[in-house]
Amino acid sequence: MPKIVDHEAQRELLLDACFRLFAEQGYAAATMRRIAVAAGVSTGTLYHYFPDKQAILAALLELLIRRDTARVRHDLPDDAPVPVRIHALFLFYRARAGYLRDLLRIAMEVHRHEPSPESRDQVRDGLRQYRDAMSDVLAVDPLVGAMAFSFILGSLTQGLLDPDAVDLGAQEAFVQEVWARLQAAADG
Amino acid sequence: MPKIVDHEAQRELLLDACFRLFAEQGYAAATMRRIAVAAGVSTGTLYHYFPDKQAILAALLELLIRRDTARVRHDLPDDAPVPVRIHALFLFYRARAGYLRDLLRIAMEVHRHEPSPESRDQVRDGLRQYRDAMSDVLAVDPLVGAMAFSFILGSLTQGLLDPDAVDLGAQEAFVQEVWARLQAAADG
Amino acid sequence: MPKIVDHEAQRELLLDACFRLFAEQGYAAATMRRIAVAAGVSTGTLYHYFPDKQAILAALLELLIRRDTARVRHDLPDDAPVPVRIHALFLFYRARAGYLRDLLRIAMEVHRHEPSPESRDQVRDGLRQYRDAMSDVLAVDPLVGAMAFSFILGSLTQGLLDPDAVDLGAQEAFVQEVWARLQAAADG
Amino acid sequence: MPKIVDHEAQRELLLDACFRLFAEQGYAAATMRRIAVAAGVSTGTLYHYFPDKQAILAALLELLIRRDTARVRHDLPDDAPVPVRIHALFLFYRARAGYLRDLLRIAMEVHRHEPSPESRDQVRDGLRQYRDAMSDVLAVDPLVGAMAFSFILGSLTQGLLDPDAVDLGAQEAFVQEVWARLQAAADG
DNA sequence: TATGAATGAGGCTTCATTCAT
DNA sequence: AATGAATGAAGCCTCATTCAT
Repeated sequence: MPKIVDHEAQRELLLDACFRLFAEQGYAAATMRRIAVAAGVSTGTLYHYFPDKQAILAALLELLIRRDTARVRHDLPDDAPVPVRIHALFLFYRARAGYLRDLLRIAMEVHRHEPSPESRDQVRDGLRQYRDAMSDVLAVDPLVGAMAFSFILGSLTQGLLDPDAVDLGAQEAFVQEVWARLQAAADG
Repeated sequence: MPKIVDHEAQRELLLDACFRLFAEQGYAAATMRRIAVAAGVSTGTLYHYFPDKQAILAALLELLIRRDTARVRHDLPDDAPVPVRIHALFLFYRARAGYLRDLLRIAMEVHRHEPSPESRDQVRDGLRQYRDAMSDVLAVDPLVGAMAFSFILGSLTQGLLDPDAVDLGAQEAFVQEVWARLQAAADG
Repeated sequence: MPKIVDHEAQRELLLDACFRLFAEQGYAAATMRRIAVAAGVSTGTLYHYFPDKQAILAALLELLIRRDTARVRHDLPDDAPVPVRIHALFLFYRARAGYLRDLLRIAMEVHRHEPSPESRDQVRDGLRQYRDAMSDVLAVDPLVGAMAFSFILGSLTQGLLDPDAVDLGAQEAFVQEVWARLQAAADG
Repeated sequence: MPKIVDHEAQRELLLDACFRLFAEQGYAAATMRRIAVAAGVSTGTLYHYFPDKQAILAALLELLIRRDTARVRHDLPDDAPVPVRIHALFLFYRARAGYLRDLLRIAMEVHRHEPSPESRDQVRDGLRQYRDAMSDVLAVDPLVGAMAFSFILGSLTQGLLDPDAVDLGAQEAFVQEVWARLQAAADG
């Protein structure tokens, strides 16, 4: 007489607890016991839902990427004047900076600790999806998209290592001004 | 009279071996035993030179930062037309991209695994020294310096997670062209 | 449903094995591996029941003190002529001399090796409970109780370091005679 | 051209440093490195004077026992009325209580950690010398001497484990009174 | 399904001792 | 005689994983 549980829903609940834990303490520091405690289950139960620790990570990344890419394209306007799009991008970024930093941190850690090709491919593909979404939203060619993405990524990294270093408001103003000047020059 | 060993020089030799190991496998995966093997000594000897594993890391970061900041300012021209400086910066970056990625990777990992305030402060201070050196070399104000630094940092991060994503040649061409256009607009 | 184990009972079984080992080889010589072997479990299991080695010691002392103080008051008569009580005390002591020596030895070692205030307080409190029990049994004031206790303690110590030195039969005879003479003098 | 050093004198200097260290931290906690630092020499030098750590302990015990037994008989009167002798004994004890506790502590630790027959015999013989000296000073038969010695030993032990428990002044008063009463009864 | 007891390899660290200088 | 660098076995503890219930 198995207890009736929605297996998928339970997996997502466990993964949410994992994300909070990984974000706070890192994947390496999150022992199976700690995960179990954080999720309110026993260690044995974790192994009912995931074959091992690495699988938790893979499932978590998959879940996050699936959720995020849907949201990115939904939240960002895909046709509008460029300054509006730039503003939307910065808005999106500022609203999620904390989450995005956590995500980047986890991605970096995975790349380190789980050097299986599958894990690395998963991280790389997730990264590309973000990058492509950004290129689409900005409606720029891949080179500029990659550069803008580098800038965002570096901004997250810098904010991670030196929390006071990044002033997004000033940065947006600067970008907008460069754009305006380039437009003026092209038009003039 | 004691066995003749230059304590400082020996420390640096050990740290060099550590850097290679950390870069390859990560700090967490570098066990004291592996470090000892890589350095060609016994584990006990490591503890003759460093009180614990964390101290090795701290000493390594200090050594690298000391070496690097001296080199950055030495290698990059501090008075020259802007396009020349931009080119010099990209040259510097391209020549050391592998090393810089390793360094960033270690810095991120430290930030995760050694959440002692000292470790974090050390990473943050090292980051700032790089950023300041870059601002000086480009002779730009701190805001633009921070943005350029974010771009470099993100480029490294992206190259780390997705090795084929970054084409530094094309990126330099793009930056040079933006600069040229802005100059033309300002002059015109 | 979990594997059925009575956590408390299992702890006591482990502690009993520890006492035997500590008594034989000393606390310092009792490595976690040896303890595990003696108890018939793995080292990991020890850490399932106790957070660290010191905690094993603390739990052991607590268990012994709890058991003993109950037994002391139970085994010794609390109203009877003084010579009877003296005899009962010596009987109690002789029957348990080996155990008491082991206990004292462990207590001394703890005091040395675990100089945390908690450990020392625990030892001191255990000592006081024994002393108070003895004062009660002999029905003497605290000063005489402390002196009698010192005598017993020293007898144990001497027996520990020089096993042939102590003849409890002769000692009891001597004490009884002193008591008789003092009584006779007081009555006469 | 060996440096001119009085080998014996240097040994004693080293042993004095050892005693201080053993008394403070215990024999087990006194690593060869710590001993070397406390004595102001290198670890290598220790091995010039003693073949190994255990030999240090043996030499220390031997030195202390040699010094002490000379001193005990010298400081205590060997003919005088009994109350005077009792008083002298308590004086002696009170003046050296700290030292005697340290000594006892070390003796107990040796007995535990160095269960070689030689070490144990050495401790036992030292103990006997103290006991015999006490019997002589009190001019009592061996049984009473052993009991008095047990009392002193237990008093030291109790003072070690529970520093506030022992009031030597009150104890001496009590002993003197018991003696006086016994005398009165015998004389009357 | 769910629990948590049990495992044992492996991590960091300590330390008595040896030996080149 | 003296130094301190070097060794490596062994200590305590952690943790992913398995399995009886």
